Amino acid sequence: MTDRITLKEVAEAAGVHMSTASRALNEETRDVVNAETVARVLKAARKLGYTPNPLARGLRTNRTMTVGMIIPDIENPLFGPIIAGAEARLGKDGYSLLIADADVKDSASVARVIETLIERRTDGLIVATSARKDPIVADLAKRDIPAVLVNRTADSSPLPSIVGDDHAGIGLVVQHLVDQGHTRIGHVSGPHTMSTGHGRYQAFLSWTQSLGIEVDPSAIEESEWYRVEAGLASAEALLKRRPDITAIVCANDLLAMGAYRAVRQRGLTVGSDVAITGYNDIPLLDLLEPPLTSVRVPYRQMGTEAAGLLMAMLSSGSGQDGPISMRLAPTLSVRGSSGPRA
Amino acid sequence: MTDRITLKEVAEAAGVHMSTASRALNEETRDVVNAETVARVLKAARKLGYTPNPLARGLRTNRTMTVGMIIPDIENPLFGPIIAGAEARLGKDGYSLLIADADVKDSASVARVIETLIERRTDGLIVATSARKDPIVADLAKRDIPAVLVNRTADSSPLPSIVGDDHAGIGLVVQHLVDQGHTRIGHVSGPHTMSTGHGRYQAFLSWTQSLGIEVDPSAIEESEWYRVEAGLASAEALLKRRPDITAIVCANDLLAMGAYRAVRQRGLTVGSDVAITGYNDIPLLDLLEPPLTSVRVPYRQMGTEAAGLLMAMLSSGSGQDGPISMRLAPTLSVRGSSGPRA
DNA sequence: GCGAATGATACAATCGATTGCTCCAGCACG
DNA sequence: CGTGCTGGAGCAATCGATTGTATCATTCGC
Repeated sequence: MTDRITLKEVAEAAGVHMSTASRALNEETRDVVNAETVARVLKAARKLGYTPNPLARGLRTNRTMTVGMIIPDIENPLFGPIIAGAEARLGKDGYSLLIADADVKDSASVARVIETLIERRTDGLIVATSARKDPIVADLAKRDIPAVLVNRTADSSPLPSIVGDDHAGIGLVVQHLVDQGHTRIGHVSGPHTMSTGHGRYQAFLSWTQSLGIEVDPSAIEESEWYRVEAGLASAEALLKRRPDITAIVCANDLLAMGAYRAVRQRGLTVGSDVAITGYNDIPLLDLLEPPLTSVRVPYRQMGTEAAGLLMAMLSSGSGQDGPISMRLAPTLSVRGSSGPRA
Repeated sequence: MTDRITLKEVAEAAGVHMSTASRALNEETRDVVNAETVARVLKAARKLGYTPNPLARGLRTNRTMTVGMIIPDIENPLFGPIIAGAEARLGKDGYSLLIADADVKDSASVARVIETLIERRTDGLIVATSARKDPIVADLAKRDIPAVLVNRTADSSPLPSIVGDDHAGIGLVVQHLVDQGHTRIGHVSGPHTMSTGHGRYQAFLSWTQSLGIEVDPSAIEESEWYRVEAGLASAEALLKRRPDITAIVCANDLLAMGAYRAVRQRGLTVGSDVAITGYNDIPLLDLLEPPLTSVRVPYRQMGTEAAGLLMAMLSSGSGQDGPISMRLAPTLSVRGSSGPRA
């Protein structure tokens, strides 16, 4: 490993004491040093290629310029954009991202991973685990650890959070279907134990009601899990019970995939006989036949905002006026799967 | 932030000197200390909830227990499993992963990101950028920085690397198609400026030849980029020139998607009239109609192996006998898109 | 029974940067 | 001309752990 230049060497090269060099190099304290001396130090530092040792600095200042991010299941492509957004934002302030993925299903694993991050003295945390309520959040808040939640509900959370606005997203979908002339609309919801499943279900009820669409319980089917097979089963049950339905709002793209199959199994055509919509707008599903209409959530922006919020917390001494929560507005990607009512 | 227990406090609680406590806590040096004292120290440490300050330790030992990973375009779902695999392996040895994504197209950005990681004193690097040859690799080697390449060619690289065995992968595909009775097989290759594009093209030539399949240049079309549109254009051109072809080997799943469209545009059916195969086996494409036959690359394992190799380098003082390179064997996911010859 | 070997622990330097404090020169003011 | 500021720079403690060396009490060998 290349031998690094230390502050002392820079100081010697500039003919000053370490402490003076340190102050000259540091934006904040630069003004207590003579301008000419500052110039000399800066020049020496540049010439020698000096880069401060973050460990030494961190040891003294108790800041690592590192932020930890806890991801449940990093293989889920959803998190790519969130990470990218956060990383870009953090880089601006000179922070780096320590990634740790935890097993969502195992709450102890999540706790362990968080502990590791804290032991490493990360300055703050971005938590993307998705369980609807777990004690970890409360624990972080109690320990006064700067943390931001991302992509999970804020209800009664003591921590600030950044989430997509599911209510608005479902609104876009329902509105669009109504515009297409649909009046008998069904819903394949996600599991109600998850914040997204529950929230989108509520939003569906709320929007259909306010738009004057009649929805009774027979038009709604709850899936056990966000998987294609579950979507297939739910959509099948739904269509069997309510063959008059002309449009299905799915809580998630995978469920929508299942719905495609269910519609086809009944010998109907997706898009013309039955309109289907998804949620998340994951890549490649626009390649399907017909391409899937879906709600696009600004995941990258979620990452950016979460990081930005954390930066703000860190620079203002963590104590916000109270937990801030942001809901980011989604957009609708209209494609062939949501044609007009036949 | 919670106030942390220091070594000194542990030492006091155990009634020994700091240095003794340090030795007792450290596996390596534990045998110098009286067994009974070790027990006392350990008990005190546990009771107080002592965790060593990694910064102080790193400052002294010059190791951060952190590995940096450079990813081009983290939004590419390909990298999720690689990251997950690496992280899991590193965690075993107490290392953490610092993620940085760089703009592939901007070589200066890559260099800058790497520099940041080095400045942070990461103990080693895992480099996943994919340009076929760039000076950065040589630079890392020259600077004696422990680094492993992942998912990119090793040809003449001075650094160890872990890649998928594209030659074997294409072999699986060609063999399978031949088994299905196909004899007139075309290839939509990736750009030859990229290692994967070039390598798979070469592999295709090699395997068809050794299996006695006649392939002349008219059966091959190079795509400009790994995108659906490019695949569509290439496959179109290919089918127009060689309408007798009954199977198309695509260098990548996205190109295969384009080929689906091209086949359909000619009024033919994918799977029965023309077999199509992809590469990478990205999730969800098994949902297509017909589901895509594709080569599954063990990305997670690539991450694991890369991390393992790096760990080995770090513990053995970096100097390997020479750069090791591993090629991981892919498998074939046979699905409906590659039916028997009509 | 005395010097040497040994085992166990304490002392203190060290890693590299930050920062409170001290020191000093130069200048203004009375 | 002495006192008091003040800007600028040096001194040294400090962060928390690691580690080379010194110290001390035993025990062993002869």
